[in-house]
Amino acid sequence: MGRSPCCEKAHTNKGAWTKEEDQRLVAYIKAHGEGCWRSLPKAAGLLRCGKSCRLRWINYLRPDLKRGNFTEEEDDLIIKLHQILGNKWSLIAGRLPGRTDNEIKNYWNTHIKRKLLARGIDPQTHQPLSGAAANAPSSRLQDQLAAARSSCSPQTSGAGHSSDEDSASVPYLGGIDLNLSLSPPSQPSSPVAAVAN
DNA sequence: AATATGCGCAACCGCTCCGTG
DNA sequence: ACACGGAGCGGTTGCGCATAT
Repeated sequence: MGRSPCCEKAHTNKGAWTKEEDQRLVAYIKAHGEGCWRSLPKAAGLLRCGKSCRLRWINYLRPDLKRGNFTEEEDDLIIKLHQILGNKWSLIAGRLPGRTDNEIKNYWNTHIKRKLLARGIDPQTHQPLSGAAANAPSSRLQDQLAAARSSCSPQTSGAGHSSDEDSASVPYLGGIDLNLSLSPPSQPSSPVAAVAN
């Protein structure tokens, strides 16, 4: 269906951002704040699509980004949250201060997936892989997930929209207080503390 | 030392959601 | 109530770097 493109593709840069572009974007947002992304590139003097600017800022330039290796706690938290939320990376990111949805998504696909498979756990369903279950070490996490499964509504896959963002039905998983109400990333609600086992 | 292969990160694309007129 | 436009999200791709052969 004919939807107007978000930008004039012919007049926009693509690919890796240059230092100068970064500086322009940061300077503009510092001066004016995150406003209308569609008009931002023009106002900031950037030959970029608004979407691209938003992504660059959120995933790379934001001052509150943590960057660097994920800790074991973050690992576990991501796995637990994924068990509840499915591929709702933005929601998961909301519980991990300083982390972005893109970063978590990449980390999941490159590290955690493999880690779970090595444990004999299906990364999508979080169920033991058939036949490999015996090989899976009896981790504490596994027990927690099993317990959670029996107490939470079984809405995996994240396809079930709306309900998983419904903070009225706050899921509770093995000591994780999953208040899923969205909070700006800059105001973390100390999720790691919530894990406190 | 050169080449092939694998891995990880950054960025893009298309779709959906949500607010507004 | 409906249509439109902007913002946000998730999936996928491309590129550069590291490691293996």
